[in-house]
Amino acid sequence: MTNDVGHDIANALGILLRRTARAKLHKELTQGMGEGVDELTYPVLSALARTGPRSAADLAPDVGLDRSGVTRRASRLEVAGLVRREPDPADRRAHLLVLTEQGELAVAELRTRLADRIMASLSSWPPGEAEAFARHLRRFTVEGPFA
Amino acid sequence: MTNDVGHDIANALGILLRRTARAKLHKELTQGMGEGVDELTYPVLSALARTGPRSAADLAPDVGLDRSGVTRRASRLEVAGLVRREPDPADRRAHLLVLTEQGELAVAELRTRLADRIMASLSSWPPGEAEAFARHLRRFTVEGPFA
DNA sequence: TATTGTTATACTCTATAACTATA
DNA sequence: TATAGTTATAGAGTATAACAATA
Repeated sequence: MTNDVGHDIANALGILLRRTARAKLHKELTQGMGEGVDELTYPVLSALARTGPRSAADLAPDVGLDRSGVTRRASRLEVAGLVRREPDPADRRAHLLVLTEQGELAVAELRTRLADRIMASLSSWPPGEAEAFARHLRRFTVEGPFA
Repeated sequence: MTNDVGHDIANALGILLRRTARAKLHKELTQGMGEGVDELTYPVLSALARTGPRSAADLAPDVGLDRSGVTRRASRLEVAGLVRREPDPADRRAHLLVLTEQGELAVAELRTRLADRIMASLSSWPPGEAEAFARHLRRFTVEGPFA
């Protein structure tokens, strides 16, 4: 394994981590999804769908914000009817953020949109390579230079 | 190729594109590199190293900013002695941003740091898989849901 | 005493809009 | 007329610091 591999991945990573890559993708995905859903609230919806009801403080590291930031975005989702706040039965200081039925539908649509876009770009890949890439990418996100 | 692959990659991508992933990596890479080098100026240095001397307007899309943003960051790099401005012989309106010797050294160090971190996380991968991943990742950045 | 959600404040960074010089 | 670099301005979004309520 030569050191070129490190540089190759570094270069590709540079494109992926470009400031605009994230913003652009999320903006396109959330286009026309209604007032509450945009590139800022998308990660909150996504995290809630992945892990189930959570408190703002609990959700914060997943979204990459502190709890005040989560509160702010969750409030916008609440106004739009995609999220509701429930008292946490286990801790009366906390409130759980819960996806409403409308919220679940929105997330399902967003996930489908993203998966479709990804699959479209992989359609011309040789058989088996997309699966291998998915496996490698998952491992890289877990073990890679981010932890 | 089932649709699960799309969802698998979508999930992994979600981690990679996390707001903090980029900031954290660039911050760590630029730590202790001197006053001019941080997570904001890093992409400018990197782009200049990759493509050679460019004007601010030319560089803007690569960095993901408009020309005023590039000017601002380039000025910080100029003060730090990593970049200099040269009149563009082909167009007297433009100035070329050029890496100084010190700038070249900084970029080399940054690239080495990043490649080393990546290679370290791949060291336990089975033979050949890292190379395959590098190839797939490059193709994905070119054909993927970003263009 | 520590932690919850929330709000107000200060700060950072960006795009937009100007300006001058040159194509 | 359009585009270059630059600067000033306004806007968006964040972390920090406070607050009251609960652990």
